[in-house]
Order: sequence, then structure tokens, then C-alpha cells
Amino acid sequence: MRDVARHAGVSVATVSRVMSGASNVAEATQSRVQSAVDALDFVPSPAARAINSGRTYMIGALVPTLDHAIFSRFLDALELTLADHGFSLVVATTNDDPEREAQRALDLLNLGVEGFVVSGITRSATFEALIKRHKTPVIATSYFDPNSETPTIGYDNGTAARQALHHLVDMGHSDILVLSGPTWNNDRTKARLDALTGCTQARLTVREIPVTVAAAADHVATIPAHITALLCLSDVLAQGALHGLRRCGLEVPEDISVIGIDDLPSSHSLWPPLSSVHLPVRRMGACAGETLAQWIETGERAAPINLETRLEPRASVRRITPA
Amino acid sequence: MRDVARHAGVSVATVSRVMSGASNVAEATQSRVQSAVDALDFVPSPAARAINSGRTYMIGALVPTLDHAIFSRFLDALELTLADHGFSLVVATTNDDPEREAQRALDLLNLGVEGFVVSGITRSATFEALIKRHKTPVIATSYFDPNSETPTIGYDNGTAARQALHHLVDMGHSDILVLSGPTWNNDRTKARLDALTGCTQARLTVREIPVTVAAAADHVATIPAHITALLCLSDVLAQGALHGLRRCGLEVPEDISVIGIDDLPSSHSLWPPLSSVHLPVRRMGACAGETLAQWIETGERAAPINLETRLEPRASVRRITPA
DNA sequence: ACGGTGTATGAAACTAGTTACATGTGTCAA
DNA sequence: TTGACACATGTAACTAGTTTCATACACCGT
Repeated sequence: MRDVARHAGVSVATVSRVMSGASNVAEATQSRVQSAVDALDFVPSPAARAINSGRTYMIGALVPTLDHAIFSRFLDALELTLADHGFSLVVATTNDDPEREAQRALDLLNLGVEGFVVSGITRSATFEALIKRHKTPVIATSYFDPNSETPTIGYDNGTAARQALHHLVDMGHSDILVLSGPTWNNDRTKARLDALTGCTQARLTVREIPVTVAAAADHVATIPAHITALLCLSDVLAQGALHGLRRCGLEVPEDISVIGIDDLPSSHSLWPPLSSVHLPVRRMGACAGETLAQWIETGERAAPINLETRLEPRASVRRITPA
Repeated sequence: MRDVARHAGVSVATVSRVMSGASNVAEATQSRVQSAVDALDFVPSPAARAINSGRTYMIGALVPTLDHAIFSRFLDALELTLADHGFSLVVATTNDDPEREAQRALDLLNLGVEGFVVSGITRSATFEALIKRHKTPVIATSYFDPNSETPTIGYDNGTAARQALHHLVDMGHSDILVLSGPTWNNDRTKARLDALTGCTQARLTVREIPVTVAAAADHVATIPAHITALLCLSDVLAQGALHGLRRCGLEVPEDISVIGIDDLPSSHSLWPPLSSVHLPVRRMGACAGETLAQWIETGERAAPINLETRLEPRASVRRITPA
């Protein structure tokens, strides 16, 4: 900038004024500075600006993975909303590992993020200490708990699981196999599972497997004969189950009913169309972005928001008369 | 930092040394500074560090959308690789709009990104001018062109389209409907389409529709009777087509064959399993990350990389004997 | 006792901007 | 003609750290 000032025969203050939307700089001076800027290919340093304004306009998002429709939809909506508020989104993946989450949080803090959006409410002590120290706003998503210390913007995973279960029960099913992803370090899955156990209307058998199409497809080969319905705690598992059942020569829903949770965009165009519980992840992303932007601008801590999940009954669940 | 120095009874230089991995600071002084840091909850300013080092360790990614498996897989791999090299990923979506891409690029530049990963090779003049000025490394992906001015790391979209076409031709199909997404502002789709027109082994009818399951499902209701195969330029369209054909009472592949391009993870577990051309997007993400990191560290311009696409023949294409 | 060497530390100059305050000039009204 | 005021601009003090260079002191060998 000193160079530009010298080249234009003005002071650095004047160059600074021109660079940041000149308020009261003479027309002539303005163009003289602009020429110098062009001649020297001058670009102002973002870091230097940030040091003065104290702002970076960056938000960090910590998600288990980007390679899953549920998180990428969420992030898409989040990014769109944040962009509207002048914020940019820095993404880091945690693979559901709290230690890695804490490490990546530190990285983002060292970048200068002004706030965080994270998945779930379980965080390592390191992470907790970090955000307390930096006084960084954090919003937890994919979860709803009005009493959580960090504001949650999401849905009640227990309710979602119960909606799926009740649908199966309503349709006459009582021998149900629950296909779950790992509950280790995953409070969303744990909440879904916890809501199911203790249910007295049906006999539930729970199986914990990796959340992949292949694992679910392989697993359904070993389903006990008395099972009439499959409750998959995520649509990816349900898709795998559908595939695996077909491979075993079983018809859905004639031989066995299947329901999922997530309602991925592709689920309704499967064959048979997959019954599922819709999770409002786009809305969640927009809400989280809006709320976090507000929090940062006003300094007022965000309030938790509960978004409703919705049962989407489709053809993969059949009504049966109990034996 | 001045406060910490005063509190510990040392100079700012010493505090600075302690904060950045003390090399030669006396044990006693070190702990005295640490106490002061803890007492005052001091956290160093990333902006001030950046201003001195001239580094931000941020990479910007510009993609059409996050809400599409092909881009989110790519970004997942990219983020993982960049993290290994100490870089963080800032994501911005462009919706395939060059003007918006340029705007978002400017935003990211004002954040201080040290490099860009973009989709395709078509950029607005504004964008071009911007990166020339800032001398920011840019890598174009999802495309391969060894002669492009910006290095490309990706696959040949024309080859991918031809692989799909040749498979259909090999299986005896000559009356083919091509379902394409919009070519407007999308050089990847355009390249695929261009590779097909001029083909003499089959009669091609091209239809351009939005890239959604619903649009494809609706469209297949109007397929001319003589068509024996559907070539979808993306798996999302193929999935929609599969769904729509079923709705029309047509069997795949008995009544009509369908092939896609992308090979989304879910495609092989559809019914029927979808034949497709596999695009190595994970590898592309890893390569792009690796290469860009190298470029930034060494200053040596990256070389283009061509990744092979691969035909995945599955059950959705049937061999027929030409009438 | 003296000089050489090494380590620990501080003062001040640096990174690249922004901004408060002072100053100079020109216009207009009293 | 002079005071008041607006406007344009420069000076210098800020933002928050890093780094160079100088210095002080301890230790060791002669």
C-alpha cells in the first residue's frame, strides 16, 4: 500500500480510503489512486483488514462426513444462508471421532472462525475447553435438547424413531428387527435406539452394523424367520436391506416390510418406494445459519429450535393381520 | 499479548516465543508466561499471525452445489487430503452460474484463500481477471484438457459418454434416447453431449431436462415407441428414468435398457442394478488436494492429470438382436 | 583475572492495513 | 473582510503479533 501511495503521490490514508469504498475523496485523487493500484496490481491483504476490523466472516462446520446425502444437503442449505449474511463456510470432517473433532476445531479456531455449527451434542472435554476459552458461539444440530448448554437446532431423534416404530405397529407388526448404525460416539443414533428400547408394543431385536449399503445387504441374509418388519435407523441401511432382501429372493413388502429414517431424496423413487421418517435437514441448515449469524452480529445467545420430523408412509410397509 | 507480557513481567517478544513453540526460553520464564496466559484466558489472533507469516492455510472450493452425491464425495476426499497437508477447506456454491462463481471467488479471495479448486473450465471474464491479479493457483476438476490454461485434474467427459454409448451399441441398440441435463453454462455436460453427436452407429434423440429425479421420471412418459435404450448423462436422471418407466408399466431391461454416467454409490443397489460409467471422483478429490498443496508449497505450477473412467455393466442394459 | 562462548531476554523495527485527529484550502454569509 | 463551515488530505497512532539485533549475564578455560 505504501508503494501505491508513493506511486499516486498521496498518503497511505488516502489509498486506504479509496480501497474501502471512498467516502470523501476527491474525484481526481480517486482515479489517480486507482491508476496506481492497477499499475502495480495491488491487492489489499485480507489479514491486515481482519486485524483491524477484528472480523473474519468465517463459520466453521464440523460434520462426520461430507459423503452422505443427509450432511451434504444440510451443508448446502447452511452455506446458502450464511452467504446471504456475508459469511463463508469452512468445512471439516470428524468421522464421528471426538478427538479428531477437537483437533479440527482447534485448526478452525486458528484460522479465525467466528462460530461453529456441529453435529450432535457430544463433544470431547478438549473441545469444550477450547470454545469456553475462545468464547466462540456454537450451535449443535441434528439433535434437539432444550436443556443442552449449547443451543440445539434440530429434531428429536427419539421421536423420529418412535414415528417409524408406531407406523409398523399400526400396520400390525410386532416382530421387528432394528438395524442400527454404530452407537459408539454417535448420540443421534443412540437417542433413536434409546427411544425404541422400552417399547412394549412389539418384540424388538437390535443389530448394530456399519452404515453402508453393503453391510446392510449382507446382514439381512441372517434375519430370523419370525421377523415381519425391518426398522432401519437410517435410509442407507434401508436401501441396503432392500437390495439384500431381493438377493435372498424375499419380496418387499409382501414377505417383509421395511422402513427407514432420513427420507433421502432418492428413497421415494426406489422400488418399492421406501417408507421413511422425513428429517428436515434443509430447513435445519437454513435455521442454523440464520441463528448463528444473528448470534454473532447481536451477541445474544441463540435459542434452541425444534423442527418436526414427519412420517412418509410409502409402499415398503404392508399391513398385516397378527398371527 | 501486551497484557500477558506485563502480567508475567516479561516483554512481548518472550510471550511471542512461548506462544509459538518456545525454542530458547528458560523453563521458569516459560511457565510464568503460561500462567499469565491461563490467568488472562489469552488466545493469539489468527489475523495477526497471518499478517506476519503471509499464510492463511485456506483453500477455496467452488462447486455447483453440495446437494449432489458426486460433488460431496469429491469434496469429502478433497477435505481429507487437504487436512493432511495442513490446509482447511472453504466451500462456496455457484449453482452453475459464472457470475455467482466470480462473486463467490472474490469473497473467498477477500478471506485470504491461497488456492482454488473449481468445477469445469468455463469461467467468467471477471473470475479470470481476478485470479490473474491475485496470482492465485487454480485447479479445474471434473474435466480433462491438457491444453487448458489452468491445470485440469479430472476425466474426459467425452470418453465417459462414448463408453456408455458403445456399451449400448455393443448390446445391439441403435435407437437411443439421450437424457441430458442443461448444457447452458455446464461444460461437463456439453462435452458429454458433443462426444455423442456425430456418432454414426446409432440414431440418437437428445432431450435436455433439469437434473432431478422427478423431471426424468415425468419425461420418460413421452418416449417414442421405437426407442430401445436410454442413455442418461447422469445417474440422477437414470434413477428418475427407472422410476418413471416403472410408473408407465415398462420393465427394465426387458422393455427398454437404461444406462447412466456417474456410478453413484446407490446405483448398484437399485432394482434393476443400474449400468453406469464410473467417475473416479474420490481419487479426483485426493489428487486435486495433493497437487494444489504441492503447487502452493513449491510454487511450481501443477501438471494436468487424466483419470480413467470405467464402464460398469449391470442388469439395466439387455442385449437385443436388431430388428 | 581475563577473554571467549552461549543462552536468555528486551527494545525496536517490522508485517499491512485502518482511523482519529490535525491541518490546509475554498466557499459562503454576515 | 472576516468568521464559520465543509471538504480533502496528511500525520501519526493505532490493530496484534513476529523477528532482528543488541545486550546482559553466566559459565568455562587459560
